[in-house]
This record gives sequence, C-alpha cells and structure tokens, in this order.
Amino acid sequence: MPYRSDRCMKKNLILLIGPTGVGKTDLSIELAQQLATEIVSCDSRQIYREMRIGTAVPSPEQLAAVPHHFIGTHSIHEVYTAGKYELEALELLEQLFRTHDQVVMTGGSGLYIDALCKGIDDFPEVVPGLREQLMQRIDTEGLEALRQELKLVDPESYRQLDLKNPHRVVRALEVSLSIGKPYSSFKTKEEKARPFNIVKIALQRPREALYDRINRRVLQMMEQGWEAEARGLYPFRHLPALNTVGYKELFDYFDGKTTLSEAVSLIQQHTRNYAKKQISYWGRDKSIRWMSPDELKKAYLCCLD
RNA sequence: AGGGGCAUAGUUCAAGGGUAGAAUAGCGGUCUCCAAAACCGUUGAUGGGCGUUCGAAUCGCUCUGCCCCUG
Repeated sequence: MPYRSDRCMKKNLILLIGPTGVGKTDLSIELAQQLATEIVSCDSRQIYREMRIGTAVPSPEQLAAVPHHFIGTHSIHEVYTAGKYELEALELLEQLFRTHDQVVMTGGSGLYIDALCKGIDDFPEVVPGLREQLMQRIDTEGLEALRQELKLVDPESYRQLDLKNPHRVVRALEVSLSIGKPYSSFKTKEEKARPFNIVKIALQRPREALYDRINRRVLQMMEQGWEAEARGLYPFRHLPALNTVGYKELFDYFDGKTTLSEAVSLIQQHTRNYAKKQISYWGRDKSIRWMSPDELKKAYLCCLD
C-alpha cells in the first residue's frame, strides 16, 4: 500500500485535496479512522472560529469521531498567512508523527498546501502598514506609478510579475521597500526538504456532478442558518478573512444590493468558479494523483468493507 | 376581440441605412505569505419569411412569441 511506511521509518503525510464540495470531509474521516490517526486541515477559511456554517466545517459528530486540527483555531481578527500556516502546521506534524506513522491532511487551499509541502521562501518582516499605504497610493496615483517605482527598486520583478495585478505589484514593492533589497532576491526557487513522505491525492468528480453538489450544499448551508451567522459578522465585513465567497454576497444582500434569492444564486455561481480555480491550480502539479471517490475507496479503504 | 409596444450572445443592455459592441455568465489560464484573494485570455447573437436599397439590427409588409391598455 502506498501509505505504508518503509523500513527506514519515514513517516507519511497523506494529503487528500480536491475542489470545494467534492466530498473530502467524509472520506478524510474514513481514511483517518482506518489509519487510526488524526486530521490536519489545510483550509484558509475553516481555520477561523467565527466562520463555521459558511465554510462547511465538519459537523460536531465528525469532529468528535476523529481529532481535527486547524479547524476554528484562529480568529478573523488576527492576520493569518500561508507563511504562518507553514510554520504552525510543520510544528504540529512533528508532534503528531511522534505517535503516528501516518497523518491525514485535507483541505482546499492551494497556497497553504504548497507552503507546507514545498515551503515559502523566507521573506523578512515588512514595515507594518506599508501594504495599506501602497494600496491607497494605487487609488490616488494609479497603478502605473507603483509599477515605475518597482522598475527602479526591483527590475527583475518588474520583468517577471503580472504587472496588471495590483496585489503582486504591491507585494513586491512592500518587501523591496521594507528591506531595501529587491523582492526577487529573496526567491530561491528551491523546495524545502520535509522530514516525511508526502502522498498527494486529489478527489475528482465529473464537472456536472461537482457543480450539482455545490449548488445543493449552498442551499443546505442556508438552511443551517448561514444568514444569521453572516449577519453577526457584518460589522467585520472589511476584514480580509471575510473577503470570502458567500459572506460577500450575503453582505451585499444585507446592504440591499440584491435580493436573498439573487444572493444565493451568486453564491452558488461563485463557489463553482472557485472550484474551477482550484482544479486549475492543481493541474500543473504532476505529483498529484487524481482519483474518483470510488477509486480512492478501492485503493485505501477496501479493508473497511 | 381591438389598439399599442417589444424581439440583438445563456442573461442584461448598446449600435444617427454603411466593419454588430459591452458587462456578466460559460470555457481556459496565471500564481512564493490577505489565496474562498487578486489577475489574464477566449467562445458566443440580430426570432422566421418576403420586400425597399448598391448596402438593413435599423425602413415596409407578414408570421411567431412576449408585455401593456381597452372591452
């Protein structure tokens, strides 16, 4: 079996990824139970305790069935990043591997997963508030002004980056200006070594079936009280954590910009768009093995039947 | 039943008789720390028929469908 550790005692991280709504939660629990291990979530939104219904966290029963990590462990009021996740998740895995040969990791945040598997280069701390300042300058001076500044401080990035994307330009400037060295000079392009094997499995379903599951799940989430949850978070709608599919649309509804049924349709649509982006993101990672739920069960869960 | 209006991309809306555009969806992609974010590329349409004209989305007739008013 692919996940069995070999004689050298190296531990295995079994990564169960896939687009939103594909059915990762259920299968990850089956898998973890079979392996008598625990689940580490790699989801940039389920990590926030204030957002539960709208991020489709596992049910209380599911959470009780298998120990979960990084579900509701942080607050929307703190700034969280892929870099922090890399550090915290690595530390947790080190602990878990002391008592387990296998650990199951599941979630859908591509950048977080890459941060954990390959590492993110060590960028020095940036000047607090600089990013906000730069974003404001885009409004007042225009993106082109920042581009020209980037051309001076970091010509390498100016050549490589997507200069139409404000986030990218601001990020490169933020680092370059804070440190006084070009952003590009911190990029090593080297993957960090990890003291465990990583098996990447992505769950796959036909596009139509996936979209149908997404549409239905959004309706279920509404029945579970998503609207009330979102209403409670409305005062914090400008926090980065709440720049999230579903909450945004509900906030627009609260603002009277749409009707409730329009909001729900938009949530379904944008969740489908998100699923597509995830599939695109993983498309270039050739180490990922794509399987249908049935194939996964045959390969890893046959002993249960 | 009579009168009026409308008909353009999946949807919403443009185009003084002269190359049918946009937004959005759809499809595809980018990605080194706000990533459920941000950004890029692209398919696709004049309801049917007849006529006027060098030339019709645009003018006329007709059919079909939808909306409004009157009874």
